[in-house]
This record gives sequence, C-alpha cells and structure tokens, in this order.
Amino acid sequence: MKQSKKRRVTLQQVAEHAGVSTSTASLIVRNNPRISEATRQKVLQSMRELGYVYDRVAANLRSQSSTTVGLIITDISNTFFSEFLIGVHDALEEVGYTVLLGTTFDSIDKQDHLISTMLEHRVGGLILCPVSGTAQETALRLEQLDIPVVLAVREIPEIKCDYVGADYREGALSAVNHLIQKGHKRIAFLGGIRESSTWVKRMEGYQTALLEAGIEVDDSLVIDSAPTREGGLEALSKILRLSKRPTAIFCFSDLIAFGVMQGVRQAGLIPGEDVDIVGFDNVPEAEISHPPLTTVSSFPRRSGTEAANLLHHKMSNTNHKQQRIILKPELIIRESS
Amino acid sequence: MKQSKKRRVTLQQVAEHAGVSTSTASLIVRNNPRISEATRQKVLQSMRELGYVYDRVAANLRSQSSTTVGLIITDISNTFFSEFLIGVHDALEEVGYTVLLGTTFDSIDKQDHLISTMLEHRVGGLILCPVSGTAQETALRLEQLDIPVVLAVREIPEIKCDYVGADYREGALSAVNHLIQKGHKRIAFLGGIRESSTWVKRMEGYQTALLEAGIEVDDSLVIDSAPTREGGLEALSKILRLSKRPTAIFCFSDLIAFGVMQGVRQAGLIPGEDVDIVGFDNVPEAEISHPPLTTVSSFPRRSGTEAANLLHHKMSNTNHKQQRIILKPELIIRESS
DNA sequence: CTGAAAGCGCTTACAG
DNA sequence: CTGAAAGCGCTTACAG
Repeated sequence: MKQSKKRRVTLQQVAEHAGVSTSTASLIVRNNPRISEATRQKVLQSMRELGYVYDRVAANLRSQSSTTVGLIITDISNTFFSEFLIGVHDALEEVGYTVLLGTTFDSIDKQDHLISTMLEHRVGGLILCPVSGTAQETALRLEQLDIPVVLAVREIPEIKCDYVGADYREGALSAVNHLIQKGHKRIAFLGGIRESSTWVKRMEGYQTALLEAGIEVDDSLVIDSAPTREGGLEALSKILRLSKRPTAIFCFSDLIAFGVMQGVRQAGLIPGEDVDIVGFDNVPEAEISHPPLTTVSSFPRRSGTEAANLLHHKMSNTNHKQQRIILKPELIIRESS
Repeated sequence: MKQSKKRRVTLQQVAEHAGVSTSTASLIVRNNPRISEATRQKVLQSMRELGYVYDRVAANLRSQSSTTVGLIITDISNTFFSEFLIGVHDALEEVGYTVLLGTTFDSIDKQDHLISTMLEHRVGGLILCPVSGTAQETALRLEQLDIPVVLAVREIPEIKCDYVGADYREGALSAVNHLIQKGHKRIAFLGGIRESSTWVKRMEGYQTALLEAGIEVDDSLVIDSAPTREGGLEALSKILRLSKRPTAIFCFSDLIAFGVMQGVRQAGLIPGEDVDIVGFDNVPEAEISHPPLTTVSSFPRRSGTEAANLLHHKMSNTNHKQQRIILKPELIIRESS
C-alpha cells in the first residue's frame, strides 16, 4: 500500500519556487480571483516546472469536504445495473465528483462492509440500491449517517429516505393487461426474489390485472428465482413440468426473460408464437434479442441520472426536502408477444 | 461539497473516552497485535459507543499510502468494458482496494483530465484502457507517474508499460480462417477505429488469413466505424450498396456484429444463412442473440482480473519486473456462421 | 493582495 | 505495552 518512493511535490515547494506564500499558492489552485494575474501566472509556471499535482485528499481533509460519492449496486453484469451505473456516473462526473464503486451481489454482509468502506473513504454522499431484506440494523444506520443518502430501485420500508425508482406495480399491471388483451387466461409470473420490494410491487400489479379481468390467481404459476438469466431458465423448467402450462409468461426482468426464451426454445417452442413472453426493464439487449422482447421500460439509465441529480442537490443544499422520484414505466410491444 | 454539520468522531476522542493515548488507539484500529486484549476490548467498546468511523483518508495522507485504485475505461455501456470492469473490480475488492471509476468515451481530453483527477485523489495505482491515438505527451506523462500503471486492451506503442490484452491478431486469423474453410472468398472486415491498436492487430490477422489462402484483399470490403452497434449498422449499409457484396462478414467486435445482424435482417436476409457473420469478444449477449453469434473470445472479464492482479502485484512489490500478459483468444462457433 | 500560524484526523518515530 | 510530540499536504481565519 506504500506509495511512491518519490515524494509528492507540495504546494509549499511550489510557493517557495515562485517566491510567494503558501496561502497565495493555495488561493491560486482554487481559482480564487483575488490574486493578481501576474502572480497567478508565475505560480502556475512553477507548478508546471515542478510537476505539481494537487492533493485533493489533503485539501478535503482540511476543509472538511469531499469530492467523491459512493455508489453501491447489486451486480454490474446485470445490464439493468450497468445502465443505472452509467446514468449515475455520467451525471456525477459532469458536476465534478468521482465515484467509488461497490457491488453487493445481494449479500447483506457485503453491503454493510461496503457502507463502512465508503464512509471511511469520506464520500460526500451515497447512492445505494439496497440488498433485498436489508436488516433493520442497517436501515437505522443509514438513517443516522451524516452524509446525504439516496436509495434507488429497491426500497427499505422501515426508513424515510430520498428514493428514485419506477412505478413497478403500474408497470406489471400494464404488461399483464397487455397479455390479457391478447386473450391469455393462464399467465405466469416468473423470476425475481420474493423478499425484494420490486418483486412485491410487480406481484401486486400482476394480481390486480388478473383480478380485474376476473381471472383467478393460480399460485403454481408464480415462481421466483435468482434474478439472473440462469434463474429464468430454471424457473421455466419448473413451468414446463406443469400439467397445465401457461400460455404467456410475464417475467420479473429482461434478464429473466432471456433465460426463459432460451428455455422455451430448448423445449422446441417458439417465443412469441407458442408462448408469449414479456420482460421488464427494457435493457438495450431487449431490442436485439430474437424475437425482440416485449417489455416494460423502467428507464434504468434515467433512474441513475435522477438519483445522481437528487444526491447532488442534497449535497449542495442544506435545506433539501426529502423527495421520491417515481418514473412512469412504459410498455414497449415487440415481437415476443 | 461541504460535509456534515456534525463533526466526525476522532480517534483522539475515542482514546480519551477509553482512557488510553491516541497512539494506542491508532495501533488498535490497525489491528496491531502488541496491544493487550483487555485494552483492545475497552477501546473497541468506546468506538461502538461513540459511533467512530475510521478516517482512511487521513490515515493514508499521514502514512503516504493509498487504498484506492483508478480504473479508466472507454465506455461502460459497451459490454466488453463492463465485463472488464467486473473483472478488475472484483479482484481489487478482494484485496481491499476501492476503485475510482472513470470513462473516456474515447476522448483524449477526457482521458487527460481523468488521469489528473485520479492522481489528485491519490490513487495507489492505475489501470488504463487508453484512448485510440493517445498523444505522445500523455504517454510520456504516464511513463513518469510515480504510481504503478497497467495498460489494458489497447496498447500505446511509444511507451514501455505493463500490459494486459489478448492476441487480437491471432483471434482475427482464426475467425477469418474459419470463414475461409466454410468456402467463403469474399469476406468483409467491418467496424472499429483504424487508429486503435486493436483494430490494426485484427487487420493484420484478417490480411494474413486471406493472403495465406491466396485471396486478394479487397479494400472496398474493409469498412471502419464507431465501435458501437449503430456503427455496425452503418458500416453494413455501406456494404449493402456494393455491387459485389461479400458472402461473409468478420466484425471488429460483438457489438458491431449485433448491429450488422440487425441490418442484415432489415435487408431481408438471414444471418447465418444468406450471409455468415463472426464477431469478436464473446460478450454474454453473443450466446443469446439470434442466431447465437460465432465469435472469438477475448476474455474481457479475465483480462480485467489479470490487470487487477498485475497491478496489485506491482503495488506491493517494489522490485516488480515489467510484464505483458497476452491471453490466447478462442474461436467459438455458433449458428451465425 | 500577501504572510505566519494553527489545525483537519490520522501515524510515526522515539521515549519510557 | 503506552504516551507526548511532530508531521502528511493542504486550508482557514486573522493580520497586515
């Protein structure tokens, strides 16, 4: 962990070289306008000559500030989250923050550990996609942090916190309604983790749609799974073993849907013909899958941007009021249904 | 940028509370074993009571060390890089480093700026996927950094540096040979940026394969493009306008190949039947695309892991010898060819 | 517009 | 095994 043998060039050395005081040099690195242009040029020249690199860490320590933000997500290989990450990252970079990245893989321990690490690194704010079933203890801890926190995607019901997400219930409702309108009566709901708030919301939408159409909810058609492509494949294999198979499948996410489509094909059926499939999220791959996937866009990238902007606002305004930003999902009909 | 109103609990306060000196408390946070178990427990208890959070930034400043690593990639939405990111991130997290993330989107200015930001944040090491056409100036600067640097994916010919990548020439060779063996004589090479070392290497492989098979290289069949799906789509549209169309297409990357397949379909042709298509990288989507994409695996995730391990080794061993890790690519034949 | 001194929260020798 | 003092590289009042 030891850094360079060579010592860093310090601001003091620069000041000496330029023949000014350290305070003057300090004002210059921070672009304070009340320094004469002549001195400024002289000092900037010394910096170049000595190869000076500003030490933001020391500066932040002294001034009790921070130029970093922590971002904790579940899994980068899940395109939903990588899209979310892009949204957050780009928005924060634009306003001059550097992001520290952490991934939980849905482990509560990892999440606790990452929160600590972020705090130890003095992040000025935190964007967290909480692990499903985040403990009361963690929740309390989050509430007591003295840096701004924005929750995203999943919610923690126990605490009040700024939050960015989509109306998952509404999204599920529109997806299932679409299937009902196509004449389906046996519609499965596949994949996802039951403990997750995002699952619960989708389940509500699923049930509501069925009930409103006078269709009874058949528990054997609701199968949860790991939120991965493999999870989708597995959930589907259970469906295939059913004596009364569904004619349409509403999937927890696009990732799950890709697994389901793969399984459907392996069983010799054609997605969109023999069985209708709808995903959730509208990740970029949904458009190029074959057949292109009907899905509900939950705007992952935009969620990231919104979360970043909200956090930034919170970090710069002390009188920030708590906000919940709920994006309205959009049904995108393609050929898989 | 101002942090919390509440002041951080300091180690000194903890020490006072526990009735020991600050040095003792410091030894305890760093798990120094020469403190009696009794004192240790007493101090740990005080930390819990006061809600102490270790200030790694202050610690790193004082001890001239770092627990962060900078990672600069081109574009997170390109699955190749997000896979690379996962590899780096997981490997570094495991050994206790936190990663600062930056994306260049192939802009030299952004790259220069990101390198500065990373240095200002006192990263202990840097993994960089250089922008194509990185200037001599930047290259020199990289060479003179006094922190360990590992280059990945693309190379900068001007400088000597640790490097991790795949044998792109070899990969292209095997892809094109595969197409030749299938009887193709008119094989296009589509997409990618000519300035990039990874393009040049693939081009070498492409030419070599053709020449060895006694096929003349037809320049009209080599079309570069932005390294995106849209780029692939565009490059294909140029191909479609040709009077003598190719019967097979070797694509710079899977991402390009997805664009090409999309375009092929839009033109009413069937990929893998009317025209054979081969990609490069083997990103996860290659397996689920339709038809599944024949491609050359360049092991993006493993490249990331290797780069991280190499960097870590370099950071902890002062007598590290410069290394080049070149992964051997692997042709994966699926149904698109 | 510029300077001398103190301090952010930690660790590092050096004594005991 | 524990303590008092100095210092990492910067910024912050406060004087001038």
